[in-house]
Amino acid sequence: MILRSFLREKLTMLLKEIWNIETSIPILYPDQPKFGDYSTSVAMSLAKTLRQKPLDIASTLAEKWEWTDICRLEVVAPGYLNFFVNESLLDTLIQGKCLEDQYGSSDLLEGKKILLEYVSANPTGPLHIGHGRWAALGDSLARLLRYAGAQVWREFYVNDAGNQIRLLRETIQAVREGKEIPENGYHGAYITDVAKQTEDPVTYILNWQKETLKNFGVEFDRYFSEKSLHDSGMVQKTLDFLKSAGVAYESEGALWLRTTDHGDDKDRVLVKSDGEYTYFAVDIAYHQDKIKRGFRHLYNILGADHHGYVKRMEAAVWLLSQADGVETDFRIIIGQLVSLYRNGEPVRMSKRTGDMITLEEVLEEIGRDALRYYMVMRKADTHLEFDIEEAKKQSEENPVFYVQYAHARICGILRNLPSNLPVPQGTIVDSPEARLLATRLLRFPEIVQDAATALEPHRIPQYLEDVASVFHKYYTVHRIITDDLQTTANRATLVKATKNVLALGLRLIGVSAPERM
RNA sequence: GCGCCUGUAGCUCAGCUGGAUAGAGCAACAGCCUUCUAAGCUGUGGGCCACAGGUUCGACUCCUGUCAGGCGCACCA
Repeated sequence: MILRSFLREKLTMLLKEIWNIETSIPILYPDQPKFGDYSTSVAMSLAKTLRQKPLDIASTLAEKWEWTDICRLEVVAPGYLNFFVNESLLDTLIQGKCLEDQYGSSDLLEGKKILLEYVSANPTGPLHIGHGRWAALGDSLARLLRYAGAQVWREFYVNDAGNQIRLLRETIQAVREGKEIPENGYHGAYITDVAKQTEDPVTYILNWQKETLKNFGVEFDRYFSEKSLHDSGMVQKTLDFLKSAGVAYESEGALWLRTTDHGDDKDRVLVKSDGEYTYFAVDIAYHQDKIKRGFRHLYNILGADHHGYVKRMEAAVWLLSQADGVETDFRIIIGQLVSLYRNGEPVRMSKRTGDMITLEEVLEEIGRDALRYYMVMRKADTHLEFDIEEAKKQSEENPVFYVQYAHARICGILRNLPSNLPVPQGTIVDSPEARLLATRLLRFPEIVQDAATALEPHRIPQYLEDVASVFHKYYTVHRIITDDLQTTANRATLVKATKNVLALGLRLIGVSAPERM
């Protein structure tokens, strides 16, 4: 049972029944225990439309509230409804739902087939820290969406065709022959290494990227080759389709797409006057392919350095959908850039300088858990300031260890548990601190749903820190293992539920939950 | 010049799609281990939520404008 949904459902019902109105009902987590475990301000927002005092509306709702076996309800001026979860229900949930392997999962997004595209770096150089962020975000998001019931297919679009690739090959060729690197060629230190390989440079670099991502715990269901779109004729097919749909037109020797029909500043070129396809055209073919494969929910994580591309792509997918007669849900998540520092000194991230720090290096230096945590702990659309030395220096007091420590601490307790414990019986939530912890644990499914629907993975670490904090406080005040076996068994259950939530939450962001630290 | 993102404690950032006295972690200071992991806990100080208007019973949250920073504005990818 997801309590918040239950409350919302019943309130919706009552509003319909009493006043015959429908409205969205905000359910909040009050910041003070005396205001309940959940609360709503719906009575205040309805005051105007119902022409009644908020307090009267709240009172009427309270009178009709018949689910006191779930929560009791208080009316507080100027019109809040505060819900207190019933103690025995808390006990039941803690030793039931909260201990389940799949606790927090739901069927909220049941039936949705989502294609999630992320990273999609050019195979012309090693991945940098920014890619690390999109990778961690994408992977976590995939886990979240799946946990919320969606079918998620993860793709990395490999730009293995076009100018950049040609330039890379020319660069490598030149280095191998001891010639000068061509203008606009690649100059990174890694070029020398790549040139030494007998393998094709593109294949080599792509495998290198795959290896890094694998070490980072980031997986894909498919690496989709851009070149394959050319080879199969998909690009041409898509262009013909757009032409026949009347949304592409020729002008000045080029083929254009009417992206201005859907919010873009100017129409965009699909085929250049020299006959070559633009990157845009091929990308449209890729998205047409996604649609043809039956996906209606297309989510892309894009680096902020490419956000200028968003409008035209949205227009393109819209035009495709119109022409295809299908409805698509196309969303672009902009991942802001990561500013990398070392001891306060900015570190260059450019692919061309050769003086960069790669994702691989950062990963080796600070470790997978810490890096993944740092990359998803902030909202995707805020710039991330990341100091390598600080992440290491703080490694004893930084958030990822704080959360992991709570988990390890619980494991320690569980190892010390007497073997002859009875089954939990009677009151489990036996103190204000226990109550605080228990009600936090009940939020887990709600947080997962919020994070999934808002496409905001950062809510998970945020929540986990909250849980860890509440647990640590509980731990310092109460002993779990006591002389009384029944009490021990009961408290151990609460602690196990906490461990379960921490472990599940950490898994959602791809961070390990260690048994010992 | 135009567009997108950001502006909250000294620093890094949350703030639950408009609600109750604005939060956390670092950093500073003062305390707490003969008892399950002190990588923890408790307390103190620190804020005109960039600024100015507006909408609202109610704004950090929504709208407009200004300022500051980041990133983009190709028949590149």
